[in-house]
Amino acid sequence: MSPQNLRLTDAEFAVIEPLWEHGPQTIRQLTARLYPAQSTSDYATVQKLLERLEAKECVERDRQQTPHVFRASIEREALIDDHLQQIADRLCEGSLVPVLNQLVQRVSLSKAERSALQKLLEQPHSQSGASAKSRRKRS
Amino acid sequence: MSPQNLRLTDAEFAVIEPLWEHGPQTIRQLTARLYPAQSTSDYATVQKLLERLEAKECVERDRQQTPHVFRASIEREALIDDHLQQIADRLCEGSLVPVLNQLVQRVSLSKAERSALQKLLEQPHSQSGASAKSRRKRS
DNA sequence: ACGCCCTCAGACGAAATGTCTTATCCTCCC
DNA sequence: GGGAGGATAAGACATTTCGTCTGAGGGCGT
Repeated sequence: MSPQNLRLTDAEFAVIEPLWEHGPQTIRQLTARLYPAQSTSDYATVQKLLERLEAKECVERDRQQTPHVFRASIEREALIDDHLQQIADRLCEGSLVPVLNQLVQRVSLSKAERSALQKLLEQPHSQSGASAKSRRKRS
Repeated sequence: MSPQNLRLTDAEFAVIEPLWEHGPQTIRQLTARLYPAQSTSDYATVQKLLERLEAKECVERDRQQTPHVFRASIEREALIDDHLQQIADRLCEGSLVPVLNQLVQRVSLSKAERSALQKLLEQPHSQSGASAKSRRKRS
């Protein structure tokens, strides 16, 4: 169900970010945030980027209201998941386990963060078998 | 020191992968692996991709020998790091901590993997202060 | 009626991407 | 010596992506 192989451009990220941060908005509101000058072509740029995000099913628009109101149709966390899986697919034969190991070695955690993480690990929300891979199923 | 914001294309990944997997190789060896047909243009394609990887400083060539021998000049792990940081930069204000939390929740670990990970967490290879972010310094 | 804001369609140049061609060179071997 | 085979180097090529921008048309309030 979750998306697959999404590739957003930098400009697209810049547009979806305020949708996550501040909720559904119109093109004009987004333009005001992103391009303080708010020229006509700035407005059109945001419009085009939203159109492309819509095509990628990352954004939905409510066409009932006018001006249309846009909301992110993918959660920030789902996009993180998708990107993590992309790393796994390209660099670790699809397995997230090496990605996790790499990340744990690399990040430096505060004591609080570390113990929170350990707690998470103790809760066996899923205890997979002996499989070392935990590959993802993609539709 | 480690790279920054590397973006390899799918074809480039396909070329660097056997360099990681099987060590330094010539264009012909790589072409044989990737394009069994090994047409002249296939050879040239691999050549061009290596040239671009060299420009991105992901691959080095030994020009002493002929044919030139290519080796990956970036470790697989470093590339994972780089991509993880890119996720953090775009989706988590640069912090790897949310990325880690997301990954831990998402991946399913075997008992062995889980305990190995817990051991890693206990080793305080770095005990950062109270900082909740652990941002990366980029040159 | 006019202006303003909106939507929609599409043009535009620059860059990226994967493929392929050509020219030139080196070296081995008959 | 001269040709064949394989290597490097340079760049052409079509297609797609990316960010930006223009213009046509519709609806609505004053």
